[in-house]
Amino acid sequence: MKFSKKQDCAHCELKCDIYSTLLHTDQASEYNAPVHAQLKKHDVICKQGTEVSHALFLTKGSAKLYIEGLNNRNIILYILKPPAYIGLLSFFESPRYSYSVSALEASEICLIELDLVKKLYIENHDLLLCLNKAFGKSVAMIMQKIISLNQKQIRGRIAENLLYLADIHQSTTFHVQLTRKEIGEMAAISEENTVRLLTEFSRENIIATNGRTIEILDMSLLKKISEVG
Amino acid sequence: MKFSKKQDCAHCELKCDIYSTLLHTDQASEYNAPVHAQLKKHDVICKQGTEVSHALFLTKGSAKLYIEGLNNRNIILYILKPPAYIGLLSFFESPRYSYSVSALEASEICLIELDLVKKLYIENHDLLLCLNKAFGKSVAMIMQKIISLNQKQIRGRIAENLLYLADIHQSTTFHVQLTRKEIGEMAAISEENTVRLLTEFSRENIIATNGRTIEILDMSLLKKISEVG
DNA sequence: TTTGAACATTGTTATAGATCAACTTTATTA
DNA sequence: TAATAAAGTTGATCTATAACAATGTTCAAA
Repeated sequence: MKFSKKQDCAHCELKCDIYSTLLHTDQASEYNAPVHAQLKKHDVICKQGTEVSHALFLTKGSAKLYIEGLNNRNIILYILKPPAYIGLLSFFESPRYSYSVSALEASEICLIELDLVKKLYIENHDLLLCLNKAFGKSVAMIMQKIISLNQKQIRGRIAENLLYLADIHQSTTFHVQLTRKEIGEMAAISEENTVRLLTEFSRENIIATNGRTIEILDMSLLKKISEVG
Repeated sequence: MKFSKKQDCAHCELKCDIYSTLLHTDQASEYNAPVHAQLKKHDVICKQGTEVSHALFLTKGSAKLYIEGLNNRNIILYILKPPAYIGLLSFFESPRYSYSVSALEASEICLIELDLVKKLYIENHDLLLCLNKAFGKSVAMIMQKIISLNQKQIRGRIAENLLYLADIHQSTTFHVQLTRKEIGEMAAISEENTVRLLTEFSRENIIATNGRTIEILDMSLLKKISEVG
């Protein structure tokens, strides 16, 4: 993780909620431009069990949010694409991260001192609601995930996650930064079975794969498989 | 769910954060005593998928928080004991509950209009931090649960949940309001295997059961079983 | 341009745990 | 208090999926 000097947010195209909030307060004067960091693939952005000190905001690239389980087995909860709050679920008064996040490709984040964010959201109604809205969404998604991991079988789980990937890429054809093992970790499936299922789906003309490029050929069938379990 | 007329919080022994906050604001004058409700066993307090309209606070009895999955199979995430915020994870701007809560015995809750709570926490630093602290704890717990459900096997999962039950009852001997099926739902195990494991643990003198009363005889062994998976 | 490491693939085997079935015990309620 | 429902228990069977094993492919980097 390479830190660059502080950059003025005025040049950032993302205009995150925190910056917008700053503009509308009288805090703007004492405003301190946040630190940016350049990340390489596989760089760990935040590590399960470590202290939460900054609000992290993903501005470029992509990252995976995962929990580190037993025997080095991870479960990927979701993929982050900018703009995204990285530490959202541990934002408020969780002293330590209960999950890890690492970069899937060359990425950029900006780090905002937690104290500043706290100050802001205590004073600002709208920022608080923005953060909490995002928060609520994450929780709903996690609940869904628990059900899926426990009550669907691997075929349904893989289908569900392929749909998810298509959704975040906004296209039925997409290139993933994920290895087969990581695709498996999204659905808590072994690497071997992940491969088997992908070839199975290919043979059934539901998808077509070419390395890490995946094309969904039969969306409605995939949805059906995902729903059935 | 039997609603009683509004009760003045001054008589409540719990003195929840919301009430304490009210006392310290100038809102106290326009304060509207919250509605109380008496619940029978099995009454549903909030239902997955329905709209969030009130902050719910458990003042008496106990309840289970669970997600309703596929084929009528539930997963119990945790047991609530007073004082507890019931709708916490859907407090902030989630329009709908992403889980359900129902009473395990005769219980009481009080219902506080969501608008009032929002007003309060926007104006009050401390209340916000209290709620968010509780929130953060829940999230950490859920992460733990995901790992446990996926990566431990049933013996470890049952052990973990017996420890959890002992913990919330603050005693190694405790009487649960849960059926064997529900104990299974805490660990995502079939009812049959739950029974089998409980008798197995009894035979091994790790626990002793008498109906719904459970005594933990060998705490450290149970912990070991829980940790190994 | 070879060499090794990471990634991907396919077949085989072993097993944890669900499901089915039958039966007993304990609560409800008419 | 009989009758019916709900909860608890035990054994036998079946299967989904992890784990193991072996081999193929890709791609840095020396």
